[in-house]
Amino acid sequence: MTTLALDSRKYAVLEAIVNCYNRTAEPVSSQKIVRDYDMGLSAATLRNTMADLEELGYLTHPHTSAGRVPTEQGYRVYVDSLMTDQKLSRREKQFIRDGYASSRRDFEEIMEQTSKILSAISHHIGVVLSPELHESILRRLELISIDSEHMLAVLLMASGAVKNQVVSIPKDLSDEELYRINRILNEKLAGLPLKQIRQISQDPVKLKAVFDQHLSDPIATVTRNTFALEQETHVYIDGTSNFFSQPEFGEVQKIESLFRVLEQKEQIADLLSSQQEPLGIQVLIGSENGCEGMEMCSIVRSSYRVRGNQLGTIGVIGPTRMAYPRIVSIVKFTSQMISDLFEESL
Amino acid sequence: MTTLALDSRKYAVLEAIVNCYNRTAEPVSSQKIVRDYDMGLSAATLRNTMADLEELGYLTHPHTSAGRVPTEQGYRVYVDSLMTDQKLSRREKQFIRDGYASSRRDFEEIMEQTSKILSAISHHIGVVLSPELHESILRRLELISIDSEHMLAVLLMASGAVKNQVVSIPKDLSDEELYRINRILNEKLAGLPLKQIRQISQDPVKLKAVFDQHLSDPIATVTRNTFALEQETHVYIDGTSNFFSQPEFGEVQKIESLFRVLEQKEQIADLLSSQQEPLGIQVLIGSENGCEGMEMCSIVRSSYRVRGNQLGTIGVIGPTRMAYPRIVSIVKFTSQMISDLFEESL
DNA sequence: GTTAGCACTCTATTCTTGAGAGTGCTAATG
DNA sequence: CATTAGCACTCTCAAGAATAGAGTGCTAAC
Repeated sequence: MTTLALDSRKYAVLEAIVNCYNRTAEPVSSQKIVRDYDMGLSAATLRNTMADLEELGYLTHPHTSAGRVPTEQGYRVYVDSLMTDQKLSRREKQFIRDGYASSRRDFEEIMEQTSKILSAISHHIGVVLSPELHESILRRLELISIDSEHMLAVLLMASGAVKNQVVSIPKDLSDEELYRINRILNEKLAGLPLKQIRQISQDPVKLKAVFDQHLSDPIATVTRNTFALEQETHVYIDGTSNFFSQPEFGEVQKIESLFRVLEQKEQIADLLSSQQEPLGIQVLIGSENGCEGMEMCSIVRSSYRVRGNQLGTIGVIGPTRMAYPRIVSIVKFTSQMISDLFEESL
Repeated sequence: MTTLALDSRKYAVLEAIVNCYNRTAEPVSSQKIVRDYDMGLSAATLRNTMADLEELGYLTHPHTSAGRVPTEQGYRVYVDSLMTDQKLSRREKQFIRDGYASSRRDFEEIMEQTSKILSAISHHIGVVLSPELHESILRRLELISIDSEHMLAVLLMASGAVKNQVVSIPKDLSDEELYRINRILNEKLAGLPLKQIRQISQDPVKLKAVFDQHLSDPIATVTRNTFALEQETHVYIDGTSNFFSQPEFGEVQKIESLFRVLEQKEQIADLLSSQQEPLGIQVLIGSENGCEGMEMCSIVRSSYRVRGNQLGTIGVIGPTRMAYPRIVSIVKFTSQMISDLFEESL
């Protein structure tokens, strides 16, 4: 990597420019750096260094007589090796905790609240992806008959997540029979991860192995129908209108393309979960997210762990020019917070 | 009302202007009307009539040398007495039906799908308010123990709506006891509207009357806690980004104020339900909606009926300059459609 | 009552101009 | 030899001026 070619001055200048640009949203001139950062160098020298950095691809020029702006590559270096951890203040931590205090500890509310907290404290968009169900462990299953052909299956997960599902049932199934099936299913399947249950439900051999002498046609049918649910992660988004106060989104068409994407929940879900690393925080800068219409946005995301191996994702979407150290701390702290919440609530 | 003062020519001119303005989004000149509508009048005469209409408050002038634009009052007259029913085409009706075809008939999906359909066909914002729970009839109740202090209450409504709720329970309640309580509650409360159940649950006298010799401390507590749920209507919104293609929202600040409102789900819920007439369609023009930030928007809404007396609301939010006849037909047809769906699904 | 004609008003566009910001380069400096 | 002062050059941005065009309001004629 050419990164090695950077001497410490270049690093310092790049950092100063990123800092300054993030504050002002305006191209940074050599003068500005001389004034604001006491680097002991003249403007001319800085100009030379800046020209070097530009040639290396870390800065650009909107036009000849304008200051410099970091490129995505420049941000990459900044995020990877330049920026320093910025601890959240006590007030900020308290703000996050308070956000959860009022919630009823109910699964959906935690998700919703998290997206609100993230957006409120970051002043960007807060996004939360509910954990993927197929890793979830089934705690209990309740079958409620609706009419002669349908029942409601309520799946209570170990995480506290609840999934309701209308399911077709064999026509001549009495309520007592349904109740009996319900009991057997709980006995045999509770405690298993959904993924495994799904495999069982679709494989006659495994089905036989699990249910043994209890196995009957209705049981097989009910099991199959109940656990045939498609993978669906819920997406909670909040703070979209924060983008309006960003100067770089002053023109309608820029914000339009962004909002068109935000309305596609599935796309946002993909965005947050694609190439997700198992744990820890990750920063996608600008077009790295690979999503058309979001080239001007960066994403700071982190997975969170709900008891068991289930993973969900939270993230903040903001302009490429965002205060990375702060946002990273926020996302880090909040994801830890959720994991803790789930830990203690069970 | 001064409405009576309008002779048929004034009506015709007002209608022409509304029509024309809705198509072009540009102030309408006397020339334009002469060219596009064969009224057998000269531009000069039209100018006179337009001046009259302006004095009456139905038109305005952006500036001296511009054409006329309808005022809210002008739209009011148009909507109330001028516009003619516009039947949906067969294709449009089919489009709406197809939108529901894929859905699993599950309550939440119908709601969600409706907002999508409304926005897709109207090219504006589609909004759906789930029916108010307190009018809903409880079909069945299921209590699932979570831990020693909490249970999950699943309320299945006659409409197919399902409400999950984490509820505190008395500490030393055995699973068997909970099951027994569950059975008794279903026996005594199923079939009653939630509103009534809530009254019962909070009044010792009524409680005694309903449960008779079954009444015990745990039953009273569980009943109270389960039905103490706040009134919460879900809001489903889709198509917000359609506003970007409206020429009158070309400036960022106008669209910003709108989006800030749209993010407040409670406010949208109020907006759609305030002064709602029991049945039938209603049009709120411009600032009539009384919502700050939405002065440039009109709302076409209609309640829909889910078996029983529960009422929900659907609506379309668009710019004041919207194709009222078409949108009214869409909302009318769709609300009928939902009512039918619920009727047959049970 | 209707209409033709015309003066008047206001907007929107284009072009010009000048100021200001910032660079890149060159030559001088320690 | 790295650093810096100085200066010419480039480009943007804001303000002003000029022009074209659209549309009205009024008056006088039909």
